[in-house]
Amino acid sequence: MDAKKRKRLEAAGWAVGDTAAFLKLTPQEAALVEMRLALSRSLRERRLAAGLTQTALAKALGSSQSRVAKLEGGDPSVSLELLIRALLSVGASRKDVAHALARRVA
Amino acid sequence: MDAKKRKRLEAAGWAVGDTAAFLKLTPQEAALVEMRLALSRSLRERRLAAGLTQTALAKALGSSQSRVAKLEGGDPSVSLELLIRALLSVGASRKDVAHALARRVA
DNA sequence: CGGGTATATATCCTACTTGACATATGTCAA
DNA sequence: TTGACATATGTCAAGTAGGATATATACCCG
Repeated sequence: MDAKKRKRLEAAGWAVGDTAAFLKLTPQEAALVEMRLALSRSLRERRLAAGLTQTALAKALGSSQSRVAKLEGGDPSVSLELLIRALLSVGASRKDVAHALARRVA
Repeated sequence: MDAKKRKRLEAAGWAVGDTAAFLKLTPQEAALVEMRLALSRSLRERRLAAGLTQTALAKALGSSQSRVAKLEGGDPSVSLELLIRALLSVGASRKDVAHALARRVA
């Protein structure tokens, strides 16, 4: 039941700044947030590099433009699952995803 | 709406053998399955190495023993999200997760 | 044999994620 | 300005992953 609290915290307002210290996040919560952020950024970069619009990516992913915007915007309502699927959709390999995941973000 | 089909396929029976060729999976679908598998294995290893029972891990994760069993068993109903949270719960760092994610599995 | 512990599997109900849609903002060009 | 295109944001119904719980199987030891 601690995941609930986490969701709550995240929902509040993380998009800004250095996530860890600002809110009182456990290292694990922080890691999760950082991963999301790192994947979001990689997604946007890869999409742009591929010359795709959000709409085009959405279609390839079987999703909608609005959700792609949320993916890239780091919206708390998106899961790592979808983020990763999106990366695969823009041509990332498993290794690429792993690399993106570990990427420095702060 | 292609994700649906994927779910369907996965639900059928992948746990066995070399995933990719057996069912007709797209490279992306295969990558996803491999990632899940790789993370599952790392999770089990780390848990055992830490001398934890599924129940203990479940408590630390804020989940239940049954779900941990599914996480480790590669049940199609578990998300990468939870898998990653579980890894963090057994002390994995972001880098560790990335490494586990890319890990060879076949 | 019986009890204890660890894990696997099944079912239920809730809460979350998701796709779809509507709309807002912004940019560029005719 | 107007229209076309790209992206951001909000809402919501529907499907699904999640936690809880119960039960099954397996192992070990007394």
